[in-house]
Amino acid sequence: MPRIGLDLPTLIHAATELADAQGLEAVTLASLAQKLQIRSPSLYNHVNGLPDLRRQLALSGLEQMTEQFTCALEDKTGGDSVRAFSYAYLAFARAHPGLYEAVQRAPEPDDRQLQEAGGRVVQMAVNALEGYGLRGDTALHAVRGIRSVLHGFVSLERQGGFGLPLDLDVTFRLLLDTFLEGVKVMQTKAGEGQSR
Amino acid sequence: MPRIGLDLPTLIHAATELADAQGLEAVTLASLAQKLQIRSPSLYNHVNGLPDLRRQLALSGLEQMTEQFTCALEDKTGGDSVRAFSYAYLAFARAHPGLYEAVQRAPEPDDRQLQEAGGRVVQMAVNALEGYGLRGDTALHAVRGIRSVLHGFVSLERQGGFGLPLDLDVTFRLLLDTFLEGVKVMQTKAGEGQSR
DNA sequence: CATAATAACTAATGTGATTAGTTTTTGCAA
DNA sequence: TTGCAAAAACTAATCACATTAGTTATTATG
Repeated sequence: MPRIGLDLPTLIHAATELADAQGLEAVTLASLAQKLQIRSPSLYNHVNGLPDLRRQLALSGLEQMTEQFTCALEDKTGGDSVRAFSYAYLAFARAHPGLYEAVQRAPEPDDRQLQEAGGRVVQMAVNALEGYGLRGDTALHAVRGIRSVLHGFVSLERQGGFGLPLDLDVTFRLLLDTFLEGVKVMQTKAGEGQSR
Repeated sequence: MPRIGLDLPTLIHAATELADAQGLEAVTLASLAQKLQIRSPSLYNHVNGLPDLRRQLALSGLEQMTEQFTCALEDKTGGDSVRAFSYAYLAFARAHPGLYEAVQRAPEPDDRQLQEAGGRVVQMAVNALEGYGLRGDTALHAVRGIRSVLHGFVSLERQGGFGLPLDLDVTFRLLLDTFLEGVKVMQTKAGEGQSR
């Protein structure tokens, strides 16, 4: 009965590879165990079942996002920040489709740790938008906006939702520019009656 | 051995209710059979296994979208069209979260019928954007843009991605206005060197 | 009224998650 | 060094779900 010396990071790493290569669906205790050359019940020594494995994947994904984005935002100011953030977001989703998927499917509103990890990423988006001089609720709406834009694009791209043979990088750049132009205009208009 | 008289539409209807109420994950042959008061193998008389059931759900979802959007676009012209389309999109996703999910997870690039049904919906978005006088590739990028915006918002809203107690309808309106303002500006700028 | 198609069924198999209980290694303290 | 406790792996067993094969009864149609 040889002992592998498996630990949680190794396990998550293997699961990440599976997810990124074959989609989150393909990450089962059975497939992961096979990849790690152990029997699936042995995984319970490291992880509390499949839901917990997915949760760990989501956490790991959020941490990696934070790290990547922090790196990408170094030395960026003003309008550069949003673009740097956005391209880093796109790059992450492309490099880690499975991990990105894991992050999306972890809504558990009562999971403190997960909420905080997600909050850190959102906060980076908030900061990145600061150069636009938005205030109060407008700023919050804008963050929701950029999140929608980024997630929407990334998500449609990943699932092959864009059929046409038209350069996706161009679409992304235009989309981002369009949204940011709109933000500028809207900001100018601000102060009128936009409640309810 | 009583015969229920089940048919495909009834079956899809029941599956839709399950999906909308408990999420697409909850639609299993077992749960559907239970809801319909039959044994799960009996479902194979109407549907070719779980993948086929999901496919039928996606098709049904796309048809309903087409119908709803057609209805919403009646009598709309110019700039009104995009907004009408967008609000109809939002309304559908809110009313049928499970069906919306089913539509998203049906990428099969070799499924002609599914591609066509999806194409019809995309075509409606193309038409809705026509009032903006976009030409050629720019128009295609714009359609990808509005799709990203709509899907991104709807998707984040559905999974509770927006934590704050800030009115989601307002966010949606602002997001849409912002993007469309951006489109106007970008359209004005068009004609310069934006290839690659 | 007879029969063919159909819609339901039961039985059985396979895969994956999970639990219980066992064995062996390993780390640490006497 | 020896011995023990915790941990990491295991086997065996159960449960849920999907799927297939083969059976039976109903319905529709000639």
